[in-house]
Amino acid sequence: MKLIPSLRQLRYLIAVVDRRHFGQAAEACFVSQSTLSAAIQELEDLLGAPLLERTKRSVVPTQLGLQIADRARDLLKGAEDIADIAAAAREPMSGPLRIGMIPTIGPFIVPRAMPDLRKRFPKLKLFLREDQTARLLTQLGDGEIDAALIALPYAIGDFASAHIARDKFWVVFPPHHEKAHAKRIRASELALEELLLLEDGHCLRDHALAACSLESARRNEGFQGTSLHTLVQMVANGLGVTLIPQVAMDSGILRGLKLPVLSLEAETPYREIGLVWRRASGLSKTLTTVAEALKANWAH
Amino acid sequence: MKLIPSLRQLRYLIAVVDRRHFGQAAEACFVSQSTLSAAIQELEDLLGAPLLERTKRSVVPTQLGLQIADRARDLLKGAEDIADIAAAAREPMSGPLRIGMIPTIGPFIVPRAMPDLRKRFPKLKLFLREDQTARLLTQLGDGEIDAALIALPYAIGDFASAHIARDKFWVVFPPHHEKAHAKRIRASELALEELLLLEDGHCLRDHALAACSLESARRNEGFQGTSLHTLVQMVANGLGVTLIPQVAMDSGILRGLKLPVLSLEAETPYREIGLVWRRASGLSKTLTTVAEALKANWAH
DNA sequence: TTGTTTAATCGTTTTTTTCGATTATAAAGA
DNA sequence: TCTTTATAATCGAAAAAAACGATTAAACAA
Repeated sequence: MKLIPSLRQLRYLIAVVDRRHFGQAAEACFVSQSTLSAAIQELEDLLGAPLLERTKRSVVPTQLGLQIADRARDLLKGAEDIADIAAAAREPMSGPLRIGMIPTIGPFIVPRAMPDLRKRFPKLKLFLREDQTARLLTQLGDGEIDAALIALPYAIGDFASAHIARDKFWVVFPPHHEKAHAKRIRASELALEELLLLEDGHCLRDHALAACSLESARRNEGFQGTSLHTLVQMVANGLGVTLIPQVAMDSGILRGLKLPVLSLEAETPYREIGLVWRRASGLSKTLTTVAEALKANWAH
Repeated sequence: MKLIPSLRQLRYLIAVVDRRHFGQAAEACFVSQSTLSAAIQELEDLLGAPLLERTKRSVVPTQLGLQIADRARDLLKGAEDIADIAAAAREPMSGPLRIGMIPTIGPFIVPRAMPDLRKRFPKLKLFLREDQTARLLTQLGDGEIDAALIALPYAIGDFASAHIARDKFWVVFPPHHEKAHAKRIRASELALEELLLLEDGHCLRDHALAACSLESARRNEGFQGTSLHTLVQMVANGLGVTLIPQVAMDSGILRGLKLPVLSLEAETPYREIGLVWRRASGLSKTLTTVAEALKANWAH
């Protein structure tokens, strides 16, 4: 029978590769330095090749060591997934669930959906965080979060996903804007110069530009907002027009402001909202249910 | 820190799920029945849920048990891959390599390429087997073979692949056939009634039909060959015409037979030959090199 | 009823894992 | 140069985990 490394050995290897230090790695693994040292040597013996280059002063992983640590991370994740699956089967809709959301969705949907989620799944401990799509997907891949609520289309790679809602764009004008009293407005009528958008990195920026069939080429255009609330304030001050998604409108982002609003006419005047997670996640069942709950809570 | 199952426990679980019998599973794992029994219980305790339903007389995996065993298989494979990577790094192009091939390639390319492979990579122990594409891919997924040499297009799923060669089709006629003396022949001129093909399941059959833009609908057409050699014999006996791939021609499949041969004119008068393997395989480097060697040995 | 098959259980032995203390070595500081 | 500090390897002992063989308990078959 084939001799294979143990998860214990691999866990220790990862710790050293991450920290480049036996002592600290040992501490992180809650074992003594000698234990860890021995285990790594054991692993090197088993594999018949050096994984770490040690000079008395420092540790550097070999090419092979890095490569193997990478795979080992996947293995550990897989083992944790198994534990998750069992936990979920034992008691679905319970335990900690870490969900990342993009800033153009999170603040608007959370207050609306949370009460219902808490009521229906009281044992679910939701940990929420906000970040941009690209970083959320990295965190998802790394296992730092269990799922991400993002806007599509986006190249999400090999994740599983559930569709939540279609989120329409509205055009918000400053008071007394010339076009504000039309019945409707076509994307092509929006002058690029006066269109205020979020700063680079926010997917809403790209989706809005796509809806208007515009290239994101020109960068240094005067102002970029850092949040939808900022954008709205800028519009209220007459600096230009902007696109606001339905979900933000529903949450009363314009409350107190008398700003004219028009439906956007374009080929794709909306973005899709979806929940994504690792295919192998073990929490798939839970996440599917959460996605359904979010969907049910989407409409006002 | 999160408690995770050990590979040892998972290996035992898989053995029981596969055999539905503790005693036999223990034997397969080279441990005593009590050891295995204890390990499974340990695992169930850890996961907090039953994985097997035991009545005194029989063992049946629970839904959860099956699900977890499936994942566990992937984990074990991953651990073996790590060992493979290390072995390959220690000494690339060495050790056992199990390659499956389809019967319309294997017998023709092996005698031609083997001498060179043996000479260039003397430490590589090649284990070859022949089977049809669908089964080879199953075996590949199960880890029973390390790579498969097959003909494309074929829905190979999520495997890595390397292109080896384009394998042209030739039309082989019986002696004195009316069309045998044309300069060339179009696919549309081949009467379906007289076209002899391999029996169902061989991908060459489908590729040949595709080359002729024909549906494989009609099944019970008189004769189907069980190998290219059989087909050629049938043609020699005047039963019809057939398509033979270049690789078989190069190996002298028509040797001794005075059969007229014409180049096939069609939109895609060839199939592609490729080597496929599991993305995560650990032998990727070795296999890429083997693929290159096969490519170099393809031309006569 | 009796015998057989099968998995669980128990006490013991063996192996693996871990620990703490010590050593050896390189780098930094006096 | 000599000393101090930081670091990983090494060693022997202790603890924990894994494996074993024998036995038991239950289900089924004869």
